[in-house]
Amino acid sequence: MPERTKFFSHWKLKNTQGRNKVLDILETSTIPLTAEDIYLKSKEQNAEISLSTVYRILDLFVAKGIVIKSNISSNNKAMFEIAKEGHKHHIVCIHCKKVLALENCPLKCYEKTLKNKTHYDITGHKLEIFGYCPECKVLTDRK
Amino acid sequence: MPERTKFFSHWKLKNTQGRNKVLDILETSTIPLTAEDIYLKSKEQNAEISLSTVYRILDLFVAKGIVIKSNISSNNKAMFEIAKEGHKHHIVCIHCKKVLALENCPLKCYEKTLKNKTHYDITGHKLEIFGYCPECKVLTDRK
DNA sequence: AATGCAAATGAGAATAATTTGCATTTATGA
DNA sequence: TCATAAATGCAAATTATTCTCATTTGCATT
Repeated sequence: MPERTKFFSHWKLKNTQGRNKVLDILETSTIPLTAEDIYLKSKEQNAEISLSTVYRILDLFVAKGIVIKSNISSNNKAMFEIAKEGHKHHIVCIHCKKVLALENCPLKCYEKTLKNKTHYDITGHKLEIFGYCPECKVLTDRK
Repeated sequence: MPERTKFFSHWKLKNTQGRNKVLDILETSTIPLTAEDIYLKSKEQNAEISLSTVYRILDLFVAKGIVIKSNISSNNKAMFEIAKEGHKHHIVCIHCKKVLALENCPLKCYEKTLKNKTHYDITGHKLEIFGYCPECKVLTDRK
Protein backbone atom coordinates (compact mmCIF):
# COMPACT_ATOMS: atom_id res chain seq x y z
CA MET A 1 0.00 0.00 0.00
CA PRO A 2 1.61 3.25 -1.09
CA GLU A 3 2.52 5.59 1.71
CA ARG A 4 0.12 8.26 0.58
CA THR A 5 -2.82 5.90 0.20
CA LYS A 6 -2.48 5.18 3.89
CA PHE A 7 -2.31 8.88 4.62
CA PHE A 8 -5.42 9.62 2.60
CA SER A 9 -7.36 6.67 3.91
CA HIS A 10 -7.01 8.17 7.39
CA TRP A 11 -9.34 10.85 6.13
CA LYS A 12 -11.43 8.50 4.01
CA LEU A 13 -10.19 10.29 0.90
CA LYS A 14 -9.27 8.72 -2.42
CA ASN A 15 -5.60 8.78 -3.26
CA THR A 16 -5.68 10.66 -6.54
CA GLN A 17 -2.84 12.05 -8.62
CA GLY A 18 -4.04 15.59 -8.09
CA ARG A 19 -4.22 15.30 -4.31
CA ASN A 20 -0.80 13.71 -4.20
CA LYS A 21 0.73 16.43 -6.29
CA VAL A 22 -0.88 19.24 -4.32
CA LEU A 23 0.34 17.71 -1.08
CA ASP A 24 3.85 17.29 -2.53
CA ILE A 25 3.96 20.88 -3.62
CA LEU A 26 2.70 22.21 -0.30
CA GLU A 27 5.05 20.03 1.72
CA THR A 28 8.02 21.05 -0.37
CA SER A 29 7.34 24.77 -0.23
CA THR A 30 8.82 26.87 2.54
CA ILE A 31 6.30 29.65 1.96
CA PRO A 32 2.52 29.77 1.67
CA LEU A 33 1.27 29.40 -1.91
CA THR A 34 -1.74 30.63 -3.86
CA ALA A 35 -3.97 28.23 -5.78
CA GLU A 36 -2.42 29.57 -8.95
CA ASP A 37 1.12 29.01 -7.69
CA ILE A 38 0.21 25.40 -7.13
CA TYR A 39 -1.43 25.13 -10.51
CA LEU A 40 1.69 26.53 -12.21
CA LYS A 41 4.04 24.28 -10.25
CA SER A 42 2.00 21.21 -11.19
CA LYS A 43 2.32 22.29 -14.81
CA GLU A 44 6.09 22.75 -14.57
CA GLN A 45 6.35 19.30 -13.09
CA ASN A 46 4.40 17.81 -16.00
CA ALA A 47 1.50 16.81 -13.83
CA GLU A 48 -0.92 19.60 -14.61
CA ILE A 49 -3.99 19.83 -12.42
CA SER A 50 -6.70 22.16 -13.66
CA LEU A 51 -7.05 25.31 -11.63
CA SER A 52 -10.58 24.54 -10.53
CA THR A 53 -9.47 21.14 -9.30
CA VAL A 54 -6.65 22.76 -7.38
CA TYR A 55 -9.24 24.91 -5.66
CA ARG A 56 -11.41 21.89 -4.92
CA ILE A 57 -8.50 19.95 -3.48
CA LEU A 58 -7.41 22.87 -1.33
CA ASP A 59 -10.93 23.38 0.01
CA LEU A 60 -11.04 19.73 0.90
CA PHE A 61 -7.70 19.84 2.69
CA VAL A 62 -8.76 22.93 4.59
CA ALA A 63 -12.00 21.23 5.60
CA LYS A 64 -9.99 18.33 6.97
CA GLY A 65 -7.49 20.54 8.77
CA ILE A 66 -4.56 19.32 6.67
CA VAL A 67 -4.00 22.78 5.25
CA ILE A 68 -4.39 26.33 6.57
CA LYS A 69 -5.93 28.99 4.35
CA SER A 70 -4.95 32.56 5.02
CA ASN A 71 -5.00 35.90 3.28
CA ILE A 72 -1.78 37.74 3.75
CA SER A 73 -2.75 41.39 3.72
CA SER A 74 -2.59 43.75 0.74
CA ASN A 75 -3.32 41.41 -2.17
CA ASN A 76 -6.53 39.50 -1.85
CA LYS A 77 -5.54 36.07 -2.94
CA ALA A 78 -5.92 33.17 -0.56
CA MET A 79 -2.68 31.54 0.50
CA PHE A 80 -2.35 27.91 1.52
CA GLU A 81 0.19 26.15 3.67
CA ILE A 82 0.53 22.81 5.42
CA ALA A 83 -0.87 22.89 8.97
CA LYS A 84 2.17 21.46 10.65
CA GLU A 85 5.02 22.09 13.00
CA GLY A 86 7.84 24.11 11.52
CA HIS A 87 5.65 26.89 10.18
CA LYS A 88 6.77 30.50 10.54
CA HIS A 89 5.03 33.66 11.63
CA HIS A 90 5.88 37.18 10.55
CA ILE A 91 5.76 40.83 11.49
CA VAL A 92 4.72 42.93 8.53
CA CYS A 93 5.56 46.63 8.35
CA ILE A 94 2.36 48.49 7.49
CA HIS A 95 4.35 51.19 5.74
CA CYS A 96 7.19 49.61 3.72
CA LYS A 97 5.71 46.06 3.74
CA LYS A 98 8.98 44.59 4.96
CA VAL A 99 8.49 41.15 6.48
CA LEU A 100 10.40 39.92 9.49
CA ALA A 101 10.20 36.22 10.34
CA LEU A 102 9.78 35.34 13.99
CA GLU A 103 12.24 32.90 15.49
CA ASN A 104 9.75 30.69 17.20
CA CYS A 105 6.03 30.31 17.42
CA PRO A 106 4.60 32.12 20.43
CA LEU A 107 1.64 29.77 20.46
CA LYS A 108 3.39 26.44 20.74
CA CYS A 109 2.88 26.28 24.49
CA TYR A 110 -0.44 28.02 24.49
CA GLU A 111 -1.96 25.44 22.17
CA LYS A 112 -1.19 22.69 24.66
CA THR A 113 -2.81 24.63 27.49
CA LEU A 114 -5.79 25.23 25.24
CA LYS A 115 -6.16 21.55 24.35
CA ASN A 116 -6.41 20.70 28.03
CA LYS A 117 -8.75 23.53 28.86
CA THR A 118 -11.16 23.29 25.93
CA HIS A 119 -10.83 19.63 24.91
CA TYR A 120 -10.59 20.74 21.30
CA ASP A 121 -8.36 18.80 18.95
CA ILE A 122 -6.35 21.75 17.69
CA THR A 123 -4.98 21.29 14.20
CA GLY A 124 -3.45 24.67 13.42
CA HIS A 125 -3.56 28.42 13.64
CA LYS A 126 -2.95 31.61 11.71
CA LEU A 127 -1.01 34.49 13.16
CA GLU A 128 0.22 37.71 11.65
CA ILE A 129 1.57 40.73 13.49
CA PHE A 130 1.48 44.31 12.22
CA GLY A 131 3.29 47.50 12.98
CA TYR A 132 5.82 50.03 11.88
CA CYS A 133 9.41 48.89 11.44
CA PRO A 134 12.15 50.92 13.14
CA GLU A 135 12.80 52.95 9.97
CA CYS A 136 9.19 53.67 9.13
CA LYS A 137 8.05 54.54 12.62
CA VAL A 138 10.27 57.61 12.36
CA LEU A 139 9.25 58.65 8.86
CA THR A 140 5.60 57.99 9.18
CA ASP A 141 2.85 60.57 8.79
CA ARG A 142 1.59 59.96 12.28
CA LYS A 143 2.35 62.67 14.83
CA MET B 1 -12.15 71.36 17.51
CA PRO B 2 -14.38 68.30 17.29
CA GLU B 3 -13.02 65.23 19.00
CA ARG B 4 -12.70 63.29 15.77
CA THR B 5 -10.92 66.08 13.93
CA LYS B 6 -8.18 65.82 16.52
CA PHE B 7 -8.09 62.07 16.09
CA PHE B 8 -7.82 62.31 12.32
CA SER B 9 -5.27 65.11 12.37
CA HIS B 10 -2.94 62.79 14.29
CA TRP B 11 -2.75 60.84 11.08
CA LYS B 12 -2.86 63.90 8.83
CA LEU B 13 -6.23 62.78 7.51
CA LYS B 14 -9.21 64.94 6.67
CA ASN B 15 -12.17 64.55 8.98
CA THR B 16 -14.85 63.54 6.51
CA GLN B 17 -18.37 62.27 7.12
CA GLY B 18 -17.53 58.93 5.58
CA ARG B 19 -14.48 58.33 7.72
CA ASN B 20 -16.38 59.33 10.82
CA LYS B 21 -19.23 57.00 10.06
CA VAL B 22 -16.96 54.06 9.24
CA LEU B 23 -15.08 54.59 12.47
CA ASP B 24 -18.35 54.82 14.42
CA ILE B 25 -19.61 51.62 12.92
CA LEU B 26 -16.38 49.74 13.55
CA GLU B 27 -16.08 51.00 17.12
CA THR B 28 -19.67 50.09 17.89
CA SER B 29 -19.48 46.60 16.48
CA THR B 30 -18.48 43.70 18.69
CA ILE B 31 -17.63 41.54 15.69
CA PRO B 32 -15.50 42.05 12.58
CA LEU B 33 -17.46 43.44 9.62
CA THR B 34 -17.19 43.17 5.86
CA ALA B 35 -17.04 46.23 3.65
CA GLU B 36 -20.59 45.49 2.60
CA ASP B 37 -21.79 45.20 6.21
CA ILE B 38 -20.43 48.66 6.80
CA TYR B 39 -22.00 49.98 3.63
CA LEU B 40 -25.39 48.58 4.66
CA LYS B 41 -25.13 49.92 8.18
CA SER B 42 -24.29 53.39 6.89
CA LYS B 43 -27.38 53.17 4.71
CA GLU B 44 -29.61 52.11 7.64
CA GLN B 45 -28.30 55.04 9.61
CA ASN B 46 -29.19 57.46 6.80
CA ALA B 47 -25.58 58.33 6.12
CA GLU B 48 -24.94 56.17 3.08
CA ILE B 49 -21.35 55.89 1.95
CA SER B 50 -20.83 54.35 -1.46
CA LEU B 51 -19.34 50.89 -1.38
CA SER B 52 -16.22 51.89 -3.27
CA THR B 53 -15.63 54.68 -0.77
CA VAL B 54 -16.07 52.23 2.09
CA TYR B 55 -13.32 50.14 0.54
CA ARG B 56 -11.11 53.19 0.13
CA ILE B 57 -11.63 54.30 3.70
CA LEU B 58 -10.94 50.83 5.02
CA ASP B 59 -7.74 50.52 2.99
CA LEU B 60 -6.63 53.83 4.37
CA PHE B 61 -7.33 52.82 7.95
CA VAL B 62 -5.51 49.54 7.43
CA ALA B 63 -2.54 51.41 5.97
CA LYS B 64 -2.46 53.59 9.07
CA GLY B 65 -2.82 50.66 11.44
CA ILE B 66 -6.15 51.91 12.81
CA VAL B 67 -7.96 48.84 11.50
CA ILE B 68 -7.05 45.19 11.04
CA LYS B 69 -8.09 43.37 7.88
CA SER B 70 -8.54 39.64 8.09
CA ASN B 71 -10.21 36.86 6.21
CA ILE B 72 -12.13 34.60 8.50
CA SER B 73 -12.11 31.16 6.95
CA SER B 74 -14.63 29.65 4.51
CA ASN B 75 -16.07 32.72 2.79
CA ASN B 76 -13.56 34.88 1.02
CA LYS B 77 -14.64 38.30 2.03
CA ALA B 78 -12.28 40.55 3.91
CA MET B 79 -13.33 41.40 7.44
CA PHE B 80 -12.39 44.57 9.24
CA GLU B 81 -12.13 45.40 12.91
CA ILE B 82 -10.63 48.12 15.08
CA ALA B 83 -7.01 47.41 16.03
CA LYS B 84 -7.40 47.99 19.73
CA GLU B 85 -7.27 46.43 23.13
CA GLY B 86 -10.33 44.45 23.99
CA HIS B 87 -10.38 42.46 20.80
CA LYS B 88 -11.20 38.77 20.94
CA HIS B 89 -9.67 35.71 19.37
CA HIS B 90 -11.49 32.51 18.53
CA ILE B 91 -11.17 28.80 18.03
CA VAL B 92 -13.16 27.70 15.01
CA CYS B 93 -14.29 24.10 14.63
CA ILE B 94 -13.31 22.96 11.16
CA HIS B 95 -16.25 20.58 11.05
CA CYS B 96 -19.31 22.25 12.55
CA LYS B 97 -17.95 25.83 12.30
CA LYS B 98 -18.76 26.50 15.94
CA VAL B 99 -16.81 29.46 17.28
CA LEU B 100 -15.42 29.61 20.80
CA ALA B 101 -14.13 32.95 22.06
CA LEU B 102 -10.89 32.88 24.00
CA GLU B 103 -10.90 34.50 27.42
CA ASN B 104 -7.76 36.52 26.98
CA CYS B 105 -5.30 37.30 24.27
CA PRO B 106 -2.32 34.98 24.38
CA LEU B 107 -0.19 37.60 22.66
CA LYS B 108 -0.60 40.48 25.06
CA CYS B 109 2.67 39.73 26.81
CA TYR B 110 4.45 38.51 23.74
CA GLU B 111 3.87 41.79 21.93
CA LYS B 112 5.71 43.66 24.64
CA THR B 113 8.67 41.30 24.44
CA LEU B 114 8.62 41.70 20.70
CA LYS B 115 8.62 45.50 20.86
CA ASN B 116 11.75 45.41 22.93
CA LYS B 117 13.46 42.81 20.82
CA THR B 118 12.63 44.10 17.35
CA HIS B 119 12.12 47.83 17.99
CA TYR B 120 8.97 47.64 15.88
CA ASP B 121 6.03 49.82 16.82
CA ILE B 122 3.46 47.04 16.92
CA THR B 123 -0.07 48.18 16.15
CA GLY B 124 -2.03 44.94 16.04
CA HIS B 125 -2.24 41.30 15.11
CA LYS B 126 -4.52 38.66 13.67
CA LEU B 127 -4.93 35.27 15.28
CA GLU B 128 -7.28 32.43 14.55
CA ILE B 129 -7.04 28.89 15.88
CA PHE B 130 -8.49 25.81 14.18
CA GLY B 131 -9.41 22.34 15.21
CA TYR B 132 -12.16 19.91 15.97
CA CYS B 133 -14.50 20.66 18.84
CA PRO B 134 -15.09 17.92 21.45
CA GLU B 135 -18.25 16.73 19.67
CA CYS B 136 -16.83 16.71 16.15
CA LYS B 137 -13.53 15.12 17.00
CA VAL B 138 -15.50 11.96 17.81
CA LEU B 139 -17.82 12.04 14.81
CA THR B 140 -15.26 13.06 12.28
CA ASP B 141 -14.31 11.10 9.19
CA ARG B 142 -10.75 10.84 10.37
CA LYS B 143 -9.71 7.47 11.73
C1' DA C 1 -17.36 84.45 6.28
C1' DA C 2 -15.79 83.70 1.39
C1' DT C 3 -12.39 81.43 -1.74
C1' DG C 4 -9.20 78.19 -3.91
C1' DC C 5 -7.35 73.87 -4.26
C1' DA C 6 -6.10 69.41 -3.20
C1' DA C 7 -8.17 65.52 -1.59
C1' DA C 8 -12.37 62.66 -1.09
C1' DT C 9 -16.49 60.75 -3.01
C1' DG C 10 -20.20 58.41 -6.01
C1' DA C 11 -21.56 55.67 -9.70
C1' DG C 12 -20.85 52.16 -12.32
C1' DA C 13 -17.63 49.80 -15.47
C1' DA C 14 -13.58 46.80 -15.30
C1' DT C 15 -10.78 43.30 -13.23
C1' DA C 16 -9.47 39.10 -11.22
C1' DA C 17 -10.14 35.37 -7.88
C1' DT C 18 -13.04 31.72 -6.96
C1' DT C 19 -17.09 28.63 -7.82
C1' DT C 20 -20.18 25.89 -10.48
C1' DG C 21 -22.45 22.72 -14.07
C1' DC C 22 -21.88 19.03 -16.68
C1' DA C 23 -19.72 15.58 -19.53
C1' DT C 24 -15.81 12.49 -19.03
C1' DT C 25 -12.30 9.96 -16.49
C1' DT C 26 -10.39 7.60 -12.48
C1' DA C 27 -9.82 5.06 -7.99
C1' DT C 28 -11.47 1.62 -5.12
C1' DG C 29 -13.91 -2.37 -3.24
C1' DA C 30 -16.26 -6.47 -4.59
C1' DT D 1 -11.72 -7.28 -14.06
C1' DC D 2 -15.99 -4.62 -13.36
C1' DA D 3 -19.36 -1.49 -11.46
C1' DT D 4 -20.02 2.57 -9.18
C1' DA D 5 -19.39 6.63 -6.83
C1' DA D 6 -16.29 10.13 -6.61
C1' DA D 7 -12.90 13.23 -8.87
C1' DT D 8 -11.57 15.98 -12.75
C1' DG D 9 -11.30 19.31 -16.82
C1' DC D 10 -13.18 22.90 -19.22
C1' DA D 11 -15.60 26.91 -19.85
C1' DA D 12 -19.02 29.83 -18.22
C1' DA D 13 -20.90 32.21 -14.18
C1' DT D 14 -20.37 34.60 -10.03
C1' DT D 15 -18.70 37.88 -6.85
C1' DA D 16 -15.42 40.66 -4.12
C1' DT D 17 -12.56 44.38 -4.96
C1' DT D 18 -10.40 48.09 -7.75
C1' DC D 19 -10.41 51.75 -10.96
C1' DT D 20 -11.86 55.94 -13.79
C1' DC D 21 -13.44 60.26 -13.99
C1' DA D 22 -16.75 63.85 -13.16
C1' DT D 23 -18.40 66.18 -9.07
C1' DT D 24 -18.27 67.50 -4.23
C1' DT D 25 -16.19 68.50 0.21
C1' DG D 26 -12.91 69.84 3.93
C1' DC D 27 -9.69 72.95 5.34
C1' DA D 28 -6.07 76.52 5.16
C1' DT D 29 -5.78 81.17 3.83
C1' DT D 30 -7.43 85.38 3.01
